[in-house]
Amino acid sequence: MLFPTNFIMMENQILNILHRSQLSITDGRKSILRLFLESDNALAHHDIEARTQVKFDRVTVYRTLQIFMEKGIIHTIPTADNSIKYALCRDECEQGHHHDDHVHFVCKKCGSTVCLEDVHVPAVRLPKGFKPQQVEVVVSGTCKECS
Amino acid sequence: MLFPTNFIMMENQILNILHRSQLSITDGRKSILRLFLESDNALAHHDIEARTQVKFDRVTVYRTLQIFMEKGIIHTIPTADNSIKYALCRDECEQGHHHDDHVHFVCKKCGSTVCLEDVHVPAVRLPKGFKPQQVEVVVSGTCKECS
DNA sequence: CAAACTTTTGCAACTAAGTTGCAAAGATAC
DNA sequence: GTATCTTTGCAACTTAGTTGCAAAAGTTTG
Repeated sequence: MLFPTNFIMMENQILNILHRSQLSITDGRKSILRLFLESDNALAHHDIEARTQVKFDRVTVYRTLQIFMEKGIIHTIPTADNSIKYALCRDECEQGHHHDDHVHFVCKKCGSTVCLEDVHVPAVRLPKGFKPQQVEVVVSGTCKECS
Repeated sequence: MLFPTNFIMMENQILNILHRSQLSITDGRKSILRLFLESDNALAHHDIEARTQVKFDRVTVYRTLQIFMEKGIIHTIPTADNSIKYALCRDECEQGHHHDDHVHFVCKKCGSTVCLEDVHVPAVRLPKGFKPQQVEVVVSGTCKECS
């Protein structure tokens, strides 16, 4: 359980993030954002639906994730099994396009997905004619806890 | 249109692949495999359903893709928009686990996805405790034709 | 090449995922 | 506190993916 001071700090952080993204403050947005701030792992849509204290409609969760994406609050992590996960952007991402140049790790045992913020994506040399805009690196294996 | 000799060569190749994978020869498998051999790009499930001359049931396409995966005939390419694409394995992949250590490219203009067989995935240094088994690199941008 | 056997296919029915329009409820501004 | 604008939940829908089963293929054997 969080100490009162930590709790208040997180609530302030939530309001800050929503405010600077010019989003109105609603229970749904606060709850979902809190979930991301409390979790080390990336979250799938159904994680979010399942873990919020108050139940929100699926549509609300979809729309909230969508607008968080647009505002650069979260980013997606593609995984090999076709399940998209979402994670907080640590650095400020500009509206629309992100600078998540870090590597993602998916644990094959426990299924957790994390951002390795300190591991930057390596440079990739492409054949002539291909113009890269974004490089996604997803490493899968066993994580710290599972090995 | 293909010349007769090329056509015969491809039909032989199809039979070879199916035979060495110990799969029985059926119209569905031949058609889907032909589609992969004829195409430079990776194919999504609905591409396959749409492009086969004879229409096959969705279930048949799912099951064919699944068994081709198991036999190491094709591999999946994860993309950021949650749409899995499938592409032929060039080198022989052993049953179950693949050696597709090449980079994939997704064009944001035309949507085509290709294997860059000659671009190998770079080594990634992970923090202590993480044990990598597989590294997926997906580069998106504009492809040869679109730039 | 035909009977016996095995595998694959298509259908039906189902669950899960994702989208859209709209009226009601909630948030913000004045 | 009221007016205005935004967000939410509901209903209804489309698309994606799965499972069981009988019919139709493919394969094997004599």
